[in-house]
Amino acid sequence: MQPIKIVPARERITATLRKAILAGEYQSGQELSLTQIASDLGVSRTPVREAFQTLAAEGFIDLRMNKGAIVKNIDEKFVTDHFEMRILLEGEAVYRATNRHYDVSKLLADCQYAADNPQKFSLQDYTALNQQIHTSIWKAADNQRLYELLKNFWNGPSVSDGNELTHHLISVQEHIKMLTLMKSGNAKEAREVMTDHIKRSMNNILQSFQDRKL
Amino acid sequence: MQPIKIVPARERITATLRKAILAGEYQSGQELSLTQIASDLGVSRTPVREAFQTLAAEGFIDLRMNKGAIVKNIDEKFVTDHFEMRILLEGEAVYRATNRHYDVSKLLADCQYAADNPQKFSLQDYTALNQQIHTSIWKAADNQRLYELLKNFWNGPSVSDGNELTHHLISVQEHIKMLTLMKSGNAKEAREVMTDHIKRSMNNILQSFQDRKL
DNA sequence: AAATTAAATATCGTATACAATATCCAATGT
DNA sequence: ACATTGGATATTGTATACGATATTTAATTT
Repeated sequence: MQPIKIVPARERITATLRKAILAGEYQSGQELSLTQIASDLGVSRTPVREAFQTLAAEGFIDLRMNKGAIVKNIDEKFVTDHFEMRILLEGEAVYRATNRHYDVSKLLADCQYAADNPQKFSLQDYTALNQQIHTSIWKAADNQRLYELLKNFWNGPSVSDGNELTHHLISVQEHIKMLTLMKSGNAKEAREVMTDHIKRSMNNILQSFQDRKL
Repeated sequence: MQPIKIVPARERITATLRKAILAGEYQSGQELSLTQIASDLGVSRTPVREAFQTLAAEGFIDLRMNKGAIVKNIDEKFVTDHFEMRILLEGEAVYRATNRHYDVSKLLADCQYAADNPQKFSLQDYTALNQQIHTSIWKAADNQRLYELLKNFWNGPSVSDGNELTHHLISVQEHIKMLTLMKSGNAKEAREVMTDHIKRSMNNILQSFQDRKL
């Protein structure tokens, strides 16, 4: 029998709040009531305060002495800023991983399999594959600080426009292109493909922002 | 009479612990006892726990469920990783600020004054000037996410070899060189000077690591 | 009526209390 | 001697308590 993983309340709360903020469930600049959230989630204020510290360090809320927390404005500018940084950081990771001759054959084979057998892949499968490709590259870049930054930036705005499957199908093609360039040691071009890949993600999200307004 | 700024305990504790970690006062991988630290600092465990959340998000400690926190290994690799990222991020900030035609004349004048009147500048003055130059550029880059990252990265390893004044004198020259390039709109070269500037900082710190071992 | 003050209320920051988990150590059995 | 187990001890995670700050509301003064 395998042990069940107990997740600390603070982590659940952090994830819940982060998700809500990124989903735009709070008005920009809205005050986050510690008491309110604690009672809403059925916990005491202590773990919520801890979650606030994390979210503040991640840049999603601001803490003001004796005046509670306020949510940052998750608007188009935020999304753009966020993804421009992801482009810089993920690009750097690809560049470094390539120059360190990271062996991408396993990832490439997985992508090829996904491309050739789309009927066997669920949304979750694609998401898992996508995440594995990115995290593998982060690690291969061999810079602890870069890895941490990318891990944090992974928690960012994401698409929810109903076309996730289509996006994933395109993603697989982009990943194949990028991994092939990595395999041949072409660091600069691999980075460019990564840049375009993330830019496309960003545009999808910006598009859903536009749509929401109409 | 002007109001005294009250600093929350959690922030004092965060700063204290971060400083201690970066100064190498904890063995690598050493456990941070919540109870111990709380009693050492004369506070309860609550604000210490909050500090832990922040430090974990900043990447200086790891938190393990029910097993406390352990300090990350602040060795040469960490320093190198850290500064390579600062180079990437600060370089990007300079590049962006330049292309946005940020007006550097005020900063340049201050640097010139410092260069011409070194006798009027204390260590604190230099530190303040240094920080102002960097933060100004961060803001001028006009990317909120980048700004937050740089703010965090400012809390990193620092020199303490007794030659701080000499370092600052060199820094002023480097800043003048960089700001001049920014003024003339030469983003790429300005970035290179920033890169060299931070690399020199890094090497000083790495040097003091070497010295400590001998 | 407008401005100011004072009391009541709510919320925050920190300390303490309590329950759950992990660690240590001695006693037991092989 | 070595491994195992059961309980004592310590430390963590979460809840609650308490004092301080901020906010709101009502009363008072001009």
